[in-house]
Amino acid sequence: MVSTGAAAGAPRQAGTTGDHESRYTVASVARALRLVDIVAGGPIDGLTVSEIARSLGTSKSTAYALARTLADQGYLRTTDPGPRYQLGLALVRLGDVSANRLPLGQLCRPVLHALTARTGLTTRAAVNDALQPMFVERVDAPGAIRFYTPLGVPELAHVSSAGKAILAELTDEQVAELIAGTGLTRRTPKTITRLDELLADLAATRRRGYAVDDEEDVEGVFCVGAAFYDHTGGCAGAISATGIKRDLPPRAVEDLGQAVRSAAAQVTEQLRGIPRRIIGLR
Amino acid sequence: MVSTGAAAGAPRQAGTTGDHESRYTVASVARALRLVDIVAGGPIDGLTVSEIARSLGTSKSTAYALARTLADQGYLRTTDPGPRYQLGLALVRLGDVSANRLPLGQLCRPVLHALTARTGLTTRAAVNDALQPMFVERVDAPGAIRFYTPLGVPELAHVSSAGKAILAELTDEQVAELIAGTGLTRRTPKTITRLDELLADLAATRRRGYAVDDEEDVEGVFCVGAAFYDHTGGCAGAISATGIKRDLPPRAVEDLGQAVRSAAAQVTEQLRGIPRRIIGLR
DNA sequence: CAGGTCGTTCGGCATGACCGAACGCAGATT
DNA sequence: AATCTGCGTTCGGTCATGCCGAACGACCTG
Repeated sequence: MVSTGAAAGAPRQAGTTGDHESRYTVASVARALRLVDIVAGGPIDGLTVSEIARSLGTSKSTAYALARTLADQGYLRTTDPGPRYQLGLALVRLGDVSANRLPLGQLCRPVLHALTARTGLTTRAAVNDALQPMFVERVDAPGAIRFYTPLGVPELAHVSSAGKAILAELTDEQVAELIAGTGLTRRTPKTITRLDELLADLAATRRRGYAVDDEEDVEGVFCVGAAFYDHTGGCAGAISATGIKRDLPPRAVEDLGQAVRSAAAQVTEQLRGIPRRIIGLR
Repeated sequence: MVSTGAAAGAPRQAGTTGDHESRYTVASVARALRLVDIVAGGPIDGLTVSEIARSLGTSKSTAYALARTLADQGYLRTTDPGPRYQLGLALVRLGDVSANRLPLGQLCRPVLHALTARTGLTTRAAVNDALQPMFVERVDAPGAIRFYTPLGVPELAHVSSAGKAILAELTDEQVAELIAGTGLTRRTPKTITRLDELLADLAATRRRGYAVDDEEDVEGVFCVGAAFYDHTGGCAGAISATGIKRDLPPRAVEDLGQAVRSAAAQVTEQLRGIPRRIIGLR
């Protein structure tokens, strides 16, 4: 019996989440982690308790207690004047440890460094996570201008060079089946949104040995990627190099492709003998 | 190695933590975050539920529920065959976001890249966190061999070049007072453990304009650091370059010191006008 | 085939996580 | 000046819920 007579049948019902994730999990912990995500998605200078409470759908007091707990452990930090909650340094530490424990990250880093030194571009390594590229390592270009390329977030497969390099390992039928489930969302005017075009592009990728993203994800940004393989012969991930299209002479694309391809080949070579289960994600 | 089943029969009393941190925090969330720390400190291939329960001091069922909740949100991941819990990719993502939101990190990265390119050494930037250097950004040396230098963990001030560069900003009296509270713990035979020696070293640091750590933290490792300053004139942090001592010709120390010093000066220059509160840590 | 461990599931109880209300305080607005 | 709205924080009370212990099947070891 909901004794709160004045609540007027609030649809909220905080306690009884009723989500599909139900038993053998701890609701308050899940709420706290969602709070971290909300702060991570919020503005750079942090969120106030009231804003957090609104986003989280809880009372202010609950949001306050959760934020305090997270701040005590360093997951959040509070700003000096008005108490706004930002991401804390514990996350820097844990993310660094976590990235360094991925065998793929350790292994790719020297290769990426060399590729960046050779091409002057930002380079990244992605693992093949259920046919989606998930970037786990990055080496920034030396120049001053750089676009932010976050780690740990899955990319769309059909707009990134790493994703297309991975998709090129599948048969046309497998690609069609996959796309039937996910669709081909448009990101720029040049994004490939028709299946036959995608298949043609993947065929070209197989011929060349590297994939190209020509302003298909972000306008003005050019990207070249190549897959690497583990000891089973399966595609474990991909390496890509990204740059501003204007800075890239068209003639250099083939050279760049070969450079990325040989970098991926180096990773493949080192991957021989490492069992697959600690490479992949599950 | 921790397999000591007999946990000294501590009277557990799980619920009533009784810690000084008591009210207005959520105990189960604090437990969950401690669980993440335990996994982060554990072996690279993860921990089992039973091991977690022992380290956490809770029952297996509680540890199970907490671990499941964390795994559902990506903070942990489970391995294929035996369910062992490792750090998850959500931490890579959050750590990357967190590091990139530190204005100091963004600002230092190009400088560190240039310094690494010029010296061939691993370079790092630390913020001045209550007179302890806390490294928030790192650029690895291009070479294959590299020692792991974690981010987000506070360093001892008197053994690291960044720490000594920060301490050199204080008066002798302030240093003495600080050391009286923390002590001078020995890390190697060359660690400075007497106050008068430390003060002499700091005086030399002020003369030179850069600090030197000559195998005082780790044997065989050499380190040079210099402080940078924000618009208030206060010391906001330090930059350091680290390498294997054997690879470094003794004559080059002065050149290296000047390179690090000029890199720190670049950061200082860019820091003018940025308010202090978003630079410092609290 | 015992004996030990593992991960997972379940019942039940008391605790603690949550909410609503209230307070002091700023900064706008009247 | 006075009012008002929003903020962060504190507190009382209560019902959900997080926790534990026990139990079960599976796996490995002796």
